[in-house]
Amino acid sequence: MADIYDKVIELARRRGFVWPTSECYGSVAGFIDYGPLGAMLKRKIENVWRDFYIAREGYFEIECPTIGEESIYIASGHVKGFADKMIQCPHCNEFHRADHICDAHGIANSETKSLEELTEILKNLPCPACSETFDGSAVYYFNLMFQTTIGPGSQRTGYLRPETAQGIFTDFGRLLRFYRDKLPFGAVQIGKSYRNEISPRQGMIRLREFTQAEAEIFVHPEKKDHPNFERYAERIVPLRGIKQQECGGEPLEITMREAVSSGIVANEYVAYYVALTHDFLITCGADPKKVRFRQHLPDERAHYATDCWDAEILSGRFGWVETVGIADRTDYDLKAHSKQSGDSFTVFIPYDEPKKGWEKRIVPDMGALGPKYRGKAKAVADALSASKPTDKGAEIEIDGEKILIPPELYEVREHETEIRGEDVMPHVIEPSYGIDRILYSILEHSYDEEDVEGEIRRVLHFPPRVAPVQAAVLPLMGRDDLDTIALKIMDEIQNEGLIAQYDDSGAIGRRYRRQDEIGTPFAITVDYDTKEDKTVTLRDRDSMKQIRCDADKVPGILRDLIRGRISFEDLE
RNA sequence: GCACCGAUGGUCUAGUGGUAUGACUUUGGCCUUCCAAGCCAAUAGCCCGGGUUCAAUUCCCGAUCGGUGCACCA
Repeated sequence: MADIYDKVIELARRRGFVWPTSECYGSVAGFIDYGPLGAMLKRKIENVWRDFYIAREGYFEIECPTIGEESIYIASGHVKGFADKMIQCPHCNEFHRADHICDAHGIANSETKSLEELTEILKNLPCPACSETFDGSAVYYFNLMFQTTIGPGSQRTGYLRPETAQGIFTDFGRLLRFYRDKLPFGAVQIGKSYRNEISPRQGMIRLREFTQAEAEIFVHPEKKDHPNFERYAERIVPLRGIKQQECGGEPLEITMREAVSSGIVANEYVAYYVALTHDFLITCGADPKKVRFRQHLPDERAHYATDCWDAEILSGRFGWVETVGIADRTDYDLKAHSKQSGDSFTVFIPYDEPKKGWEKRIVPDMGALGPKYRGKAKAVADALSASKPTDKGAEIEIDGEKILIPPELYEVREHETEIRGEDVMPHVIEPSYGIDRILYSILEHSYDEEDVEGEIRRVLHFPPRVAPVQAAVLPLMGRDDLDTIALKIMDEIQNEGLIAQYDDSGAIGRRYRRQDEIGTPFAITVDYDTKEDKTVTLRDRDSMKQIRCDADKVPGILRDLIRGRISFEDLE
């Protein structure tokens, strides 16, 4: 039974959007190749993302290695936490998660137990699949990270990154200086990440190598109001908060302002990126009726995150697919890297007014203390500095011996102190996008079939901004100079920086269909009138309507159409 | 990873123990003045490895990939 997925993937393979990798050697599950149109579509989606995050938010893009040294992932928790403790039943060969079996038998803290302990505990427990006991089968780690070694001699362990985020965290100090030591600031990264999924399925939805676009926004822990919140304050986004999920209710359709003031969304930053993501997904061609946001339930949310929302896109095959995660990760990541590396990962925040005060300082008279206490003099002086002297002198304790130091052996000086500010570890707001899933969703939502006089017309209704080919140039006939005129127009369109395809093969209707199928939004047709009055027809993919316009103006009109400055209806 | 099912030109498919049907697409030619028209021709295929056999695309076993369920994951 061919569902929408089969149809979309068949078209995607046939027309060069996406196909299985290295097919001549039999492909590998979880890896795909983007073909000529797919790579272009992906690039354009990424560029829309750049428009949102770099151009408009002002967060610069960085690019870090995909292979990271082990310490990074020890700090991030991936070496330990991104692994599952697995056990295989010796009788039925079924694989199970060791901690799940413990939980089922009421054994507490199974997650913190060692492999040996778990092996021992599970020895006499029944396999959930076949009810035989595990008989001492060893529990082992299955880590979802791809491991490698760096350099000859296998001296350093490296991992292919499971997310791009860690590169931004580890560059925190450099980025902080780049942004001139002020909060808030953000950095973004678009790139490949890797997870050695046990069982990749669902085509492009679960890949072992996939593309992420992530932003890490560093904010003051007590200032989570987004400076441009007004931009999205009145935007209405379908939200399935914790309450709606528990009651099985419909998503709330409320403004972001209401969502924050009612406490459904934790703060303006999270709400702002929920709305921005909604805007982004629809700009790229997701169907607004098939996009919603779901709040993580307390038990699925990472313990450090205060709030987390997933953008879900409805797929005809896969149901609601998570495509974006927006989390307030607090200072978890920076704290972890600070601990692992010894660097501070803090920002110095000056107070509005320096805090002034007076401080008493005890200055020992070393000239007198030295001869008197000899070898102990240093210890006495240190203890004295930390003591609170009275009129009679200062009582200190050295090696359990209490000594009273008379006032003439030290001096009490008072001086003014000034604290100009404090070191603050920022909180991190993280919008994280799965580009491959978004790309698939856009293919699926864009796909349409219509019956035109008994023929099925397949169309990809891409927004012009993301369409891989932006215009087709078609001479009605391949003779009488129509082709030379068309080639000249083609040249002018390419000079405008647009991606165009020239096609003179077959009947005109067939050529329109070819372009419809790859989502080309506009087609320019050169006919015999072009020779008379230098006009061409401009055809709109979605309405199949045509207008005539001056051939000279075509590149400019196309540019404006693609940038969204004008719509095709404006030209009619 | 386990179980079940599947795999035939670029795509969809028929069929078979003696190398394969049809359609669409693509390419060239004819025709053609705006939405997959027609005619002629061409290109192109039995997933891979092993076994049984004189002979395997077909039967058997296994791998790979895909689908479904479990498990896993987000």
